[in-house]
Amino acid sequence: MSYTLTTPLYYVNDRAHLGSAYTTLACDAVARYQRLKGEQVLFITGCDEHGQKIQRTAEAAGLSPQAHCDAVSESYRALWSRWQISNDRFVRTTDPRHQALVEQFFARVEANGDVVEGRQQGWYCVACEEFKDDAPGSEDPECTIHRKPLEWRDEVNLFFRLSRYQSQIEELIRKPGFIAPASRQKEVENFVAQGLRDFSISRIDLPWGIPVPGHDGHTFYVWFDALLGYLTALMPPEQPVDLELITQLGWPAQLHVIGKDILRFHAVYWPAMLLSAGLPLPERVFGHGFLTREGQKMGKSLGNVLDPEALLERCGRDAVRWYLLRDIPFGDDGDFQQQRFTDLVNNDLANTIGNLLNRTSSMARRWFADAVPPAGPAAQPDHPLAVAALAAGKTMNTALDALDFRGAAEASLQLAITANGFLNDQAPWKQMKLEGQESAVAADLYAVLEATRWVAVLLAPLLPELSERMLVQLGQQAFDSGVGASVRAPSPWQAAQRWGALEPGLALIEPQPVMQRLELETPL
RNA sequence: GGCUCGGUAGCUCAGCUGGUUAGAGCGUGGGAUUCAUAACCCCAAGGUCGGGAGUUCAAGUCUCCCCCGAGCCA
Repeated sequence: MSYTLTTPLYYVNDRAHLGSAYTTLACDAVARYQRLKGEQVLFITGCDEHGQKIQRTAEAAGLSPQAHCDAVSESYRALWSRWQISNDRFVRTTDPRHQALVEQFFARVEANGDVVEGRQQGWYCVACEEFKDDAPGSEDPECTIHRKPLEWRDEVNLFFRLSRYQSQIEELIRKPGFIAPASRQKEVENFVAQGLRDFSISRIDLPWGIPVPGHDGHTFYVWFDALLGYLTALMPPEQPVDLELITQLGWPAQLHVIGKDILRFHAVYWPAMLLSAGLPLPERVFGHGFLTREGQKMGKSLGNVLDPEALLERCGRDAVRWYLLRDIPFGDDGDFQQQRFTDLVNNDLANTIGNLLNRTSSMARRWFADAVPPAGPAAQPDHPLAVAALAAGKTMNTALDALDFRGAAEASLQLAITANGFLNDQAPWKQMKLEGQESAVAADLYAVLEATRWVAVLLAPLLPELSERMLVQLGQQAFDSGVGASVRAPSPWQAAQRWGALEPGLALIEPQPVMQRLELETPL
């Protein structure tokens, strides 16, 4: 049993923006969560590099399309590496292996009678790579999204017979959970209910793309070949491409995470293509929302784009991951607000969680010989913090199963808040001034240390680095949630979710703040 | 134009099948404390629940109309 998930294959028209980073970060959290549970994971990302738009962008930059794609896709790869994204594969649609796969796939679709010639006539937006049905009748229609002139096209294309799959697609998208969040389901249903029309899968006279076998002059439409990148990615790099093996290599995917703008491609066109090729369908397509900044759309014209590279440099991975995953309900649109960003990072991570570890470890070391104090009654499962920890663990797991990162983050944070409150109620610093209270204080500190260990454990899928720093200070082994993490059950992470696992007497190193407060002098 | 979602404290939002004084987080103000990263803990602030009408013993929570915003489709 394996868990395959994908980000979109990012279009190399431009460098990565924060939206791409957001999607990828979210997928990374899912991938790590699954690995922590002991699952075999295939986390796929990559780049989509064909299409007329790329050709033109390259020309405008004075580069060959290939040189342009090489440069941009490499910048994506490097960026994900700096973000410590744990993708198992990075696929490029200009990879010759991809062409081989597309040809095999197309052969199946064609053999199934789903490819027909047709005349495509209409206004075309190169930026969208789409024909526009709703082009106004004026002389110079513009794309409503890109506000660029549409181009009139009249050509003979190959069409995919999407219309044959009407009832199967209707049935598919009705299935609860296939389209997520559920709020987007109706939108797709309405679209499908209007009747599916065949769509063109080739363009003519387009040098930049994959030639359609047996149809001279035709190049695959960029969307047709892009989606197939998910399959190419599953082919082990050292093996020849063979579509026959795909179901043994991690297909179907459990999850496609995409932006809400391309939901239709993934929830309608893509499944139909797979049906035509006789392949199983992905389990879930999750369309997340978009990010704005201080209430405004990010764009070059406004000059307010938030560069993921710069964000990483100035704030670090933990801070950005926490903010995006903890504050934006996954699926909804989100607004990046610098004040709130720093407030949350400082309050949650530095003050609440980081300081909890710091103060507790400090007391334990001072009064109990630089070590974890004897647990005494605190090891009992009915201790208030034990109850809280178990509840937080349960909530966290449930939330992550549902891709509710916010719920998961809140669960871990809540445990830290509870532990801080407990500490204040017990006030060990007062107790220690009284006679004969050592064992009571020991038990209290043990309970709080153990709760803190739980916080670190629960944070592992969301903030692997902070989790590790905390665990190190608690004398614990950190969890490997990266590529190649061992697959076994029960996993170390699951085993760590047991109250009392912290060993009394274990040496505690001198505490260092695990999370620095963000002090941004200038706007991001 | 059709359809679908929203409009609740300064900000971001919870409020399930209608029922005690409408909640949380952040921000703000005050208090307490000293173990700790000037951190933690406690308390408060009084928001006509977009507007209007209706159903009901009772509506933020149901119905209708209107206003505003977002999205999908045409």
